[in-house]
Amino acid sequence: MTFPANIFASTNIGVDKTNLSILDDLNESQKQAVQHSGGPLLVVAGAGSGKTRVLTRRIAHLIGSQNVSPFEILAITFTNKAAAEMAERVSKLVGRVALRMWVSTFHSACARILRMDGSSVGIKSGFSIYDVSDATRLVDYARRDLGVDSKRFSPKGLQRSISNFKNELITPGQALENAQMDTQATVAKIYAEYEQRLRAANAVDFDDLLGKCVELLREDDEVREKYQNRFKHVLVDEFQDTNLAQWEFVRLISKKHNNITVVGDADQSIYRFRGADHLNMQRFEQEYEDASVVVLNTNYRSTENILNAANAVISNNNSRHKKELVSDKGIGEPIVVYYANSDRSEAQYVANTINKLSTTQSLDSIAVFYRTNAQSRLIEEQLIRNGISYRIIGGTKFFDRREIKDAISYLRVFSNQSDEASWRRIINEPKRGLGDTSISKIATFARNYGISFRKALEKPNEIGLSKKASTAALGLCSLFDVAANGEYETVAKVLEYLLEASGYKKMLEDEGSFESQGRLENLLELISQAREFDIAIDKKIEFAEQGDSGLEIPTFAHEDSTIFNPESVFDRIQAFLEAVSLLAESDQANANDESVTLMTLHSAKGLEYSTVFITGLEEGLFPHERSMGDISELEEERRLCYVGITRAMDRLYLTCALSRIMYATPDYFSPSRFLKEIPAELVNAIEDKEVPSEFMRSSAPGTNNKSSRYSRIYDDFAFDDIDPNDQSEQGRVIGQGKRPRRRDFATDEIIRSRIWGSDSASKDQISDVNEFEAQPLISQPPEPDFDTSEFAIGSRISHEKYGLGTITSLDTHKNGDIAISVDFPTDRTRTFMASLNPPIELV
DNA sequence: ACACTTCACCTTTTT
DNA sequence: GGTGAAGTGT
Repeated sequence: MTFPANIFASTNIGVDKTNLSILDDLNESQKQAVQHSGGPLLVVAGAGSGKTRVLTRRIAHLIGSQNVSPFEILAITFTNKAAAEMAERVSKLVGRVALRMWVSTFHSACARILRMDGSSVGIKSGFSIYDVSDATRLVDYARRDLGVDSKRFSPKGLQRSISNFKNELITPGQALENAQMDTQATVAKIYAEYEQRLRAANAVDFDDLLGKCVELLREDDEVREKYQNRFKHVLVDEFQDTNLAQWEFVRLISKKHNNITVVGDADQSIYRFRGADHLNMQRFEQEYEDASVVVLNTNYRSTENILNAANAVISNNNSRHKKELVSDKGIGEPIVVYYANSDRSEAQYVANTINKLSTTQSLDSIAVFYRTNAQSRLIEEQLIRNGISYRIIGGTKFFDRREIKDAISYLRVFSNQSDEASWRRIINEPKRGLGDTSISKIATFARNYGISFRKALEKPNEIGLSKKASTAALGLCSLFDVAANGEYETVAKVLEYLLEASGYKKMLEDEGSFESQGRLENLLELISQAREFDIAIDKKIEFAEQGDSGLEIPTFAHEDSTIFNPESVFDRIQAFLEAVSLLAESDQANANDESVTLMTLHSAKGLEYSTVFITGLEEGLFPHERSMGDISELEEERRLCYVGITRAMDRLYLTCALSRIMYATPDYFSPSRFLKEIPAELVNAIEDKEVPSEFMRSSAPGTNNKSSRYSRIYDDFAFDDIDPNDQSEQGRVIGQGKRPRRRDFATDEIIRSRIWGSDSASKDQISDVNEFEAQPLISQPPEPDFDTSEFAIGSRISHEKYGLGTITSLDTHKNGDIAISVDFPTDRTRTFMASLNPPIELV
């Protein structure tokens, strides 16, 4: 079991002000950006072009040369880790005062503002912050109580829709007004109900942090004035990943002084699913006509080979301003592309290669990336087998574990008595005889009388609970009363008491299973993290009295300590909960021992490693199946690939596997189009030596009856000529799934030849860099036989999944592919590529 | 109310 | 392959 590196072990940052001059080691463009005197500034910063350096130096420059107070600067970064790093780097230039500045993520900054000033938009200071799973649960309660069918409106789908509304700053009322169909109206009603419940629970979700903050800045003149006056300079990193709410927040808060610097790279925009819109880069120029623009296009990170590969891949995106990075390093080694037979042999190759590399370079300088978290498991296994230590970023998150969520809920209930969702989580955990019936009664009572869940819990007799339930309810109340009696002064002490006195710990101990043992260990880990947090706060107090602080405590800067009383255990717990909620995946990236880093491509943004492995480069996985039908989503996948490649400084390995186990069922893939987009002369291609492994054939039949794109690719390639009625041994259909699983009886050789090309080139030929193109291992996906000749703008069509729609545009791309955009009244406008044979028919 | 089962769905990606 | 919802039996 891997625990996250301790997130609260406050890095005792070396804050010696070095003799570094602010303008040392900068090129002309960088200097220009750093010295920009004021007004709007857009820095278009390619990968590895010294973006962070520019931002850091600019802040230092403002403080050192422009007489700007550190407290008049608001700097927004993408993760808490990036924020801490930036504060540290600034502190090296201007001293410790930098550590008390507002350098934070959007979400942290907004949470802070809402804590202090949220009351006028209905947010009370003690609010709980719900993560996506909390929010989804609450949305589902709202759906259920409105009597809406969960089959047609899935909790996740609803949560996503609501989240999208919030990202676009659309209120429930507006959503209802805009609704054109019943389904949309239903979603809007659930949205309204969900909002009401959030407010009743004094809780906000992630999107609210921004949305409510924008509402506050828009509507409360006094508050707006306060922040606009205060922040004379606003700087935003990763601007290409801002959504409308974030953009609006930035615009509002910087409006008075208009000294706004944004830094970004449209080619690295990878958060569209979260509402990010890289066009915000262009909009910035339109909105601020007097904006200065600085372009940083010298890459100081990667070798020419790596950079050329990245440039080649990204140039396939059509909706893009052409720009090319120039490398400052030599040519470097060729990129290695490894074609594995299976996901297992892919993982073996990665582990073996790391083993070899580790004799000449530190494991810290090596990273392995993948598209989805689920891919990490096999790689982990092989690394363990090879005795290579690793750390994993994200994945099954520590704070997502059930026991941790329960413990957090105990704390939430302690600090926010109205938090119904958290009450529900812990009220019968451990079992107290307060089952579903009792819970419903309590919740209904609370709602009817407009009182908090806790207040209702105190009145079991009025509610009419059974005797056993009544006793349990009163017992629970007194548990929290005792916890709050002043005897327990720190987060750790309260937490320990609650877990002990509630019987939660005992419940796990009594269970005595291997699993419950693990859960107990996790709880101990949480308590120790709480302890670290307490220590950090206490140290902070000490330093603060000396007028200085070397420690970074999440959220509560000394400057604004009026809202945070370290003597109050309530405030401490609230701070702890907030730090935990807003923790980013990539915030855990530090570990002490030397090890390889594993993470998703998304988490990799902003980082760099000497050696990078990108695994799972297969059609359907990367680009992901879910993005393959929509051109703009496909382009986002390509940007993700670009981000991955440009993380590598010296060596880049790309791997793809012929077969891969998905949902415990083997499936077959063809190599990713991204591999083909890399010029052959940059590549050294290697093919798996091993005989295809047995397990691919012998694996137990599952019930994967999903008609996936992979299956289709697979079917098209391998089995057009296999008769499903063939009763011979070769053709016998095995497996009892609803759909015969034809893949089970085919030999790997058939599959291999059909998917990868019929006369698979010999290993030697493939390894020859120059012959790679001449001997393509990879056969193209099905030739586009999709006929668009009768399509015209305005044609009415019918789509298998989205129903009737109207063609709004037809674009022929430079590769000959045709993009068909269709407006669906029941859905958004979608774009389909003819080469992908979309299920569209003229009507 | 709870313990035990079977079943569907799942995986993009994250503040 | 793992999880949470829903169903079944005490």
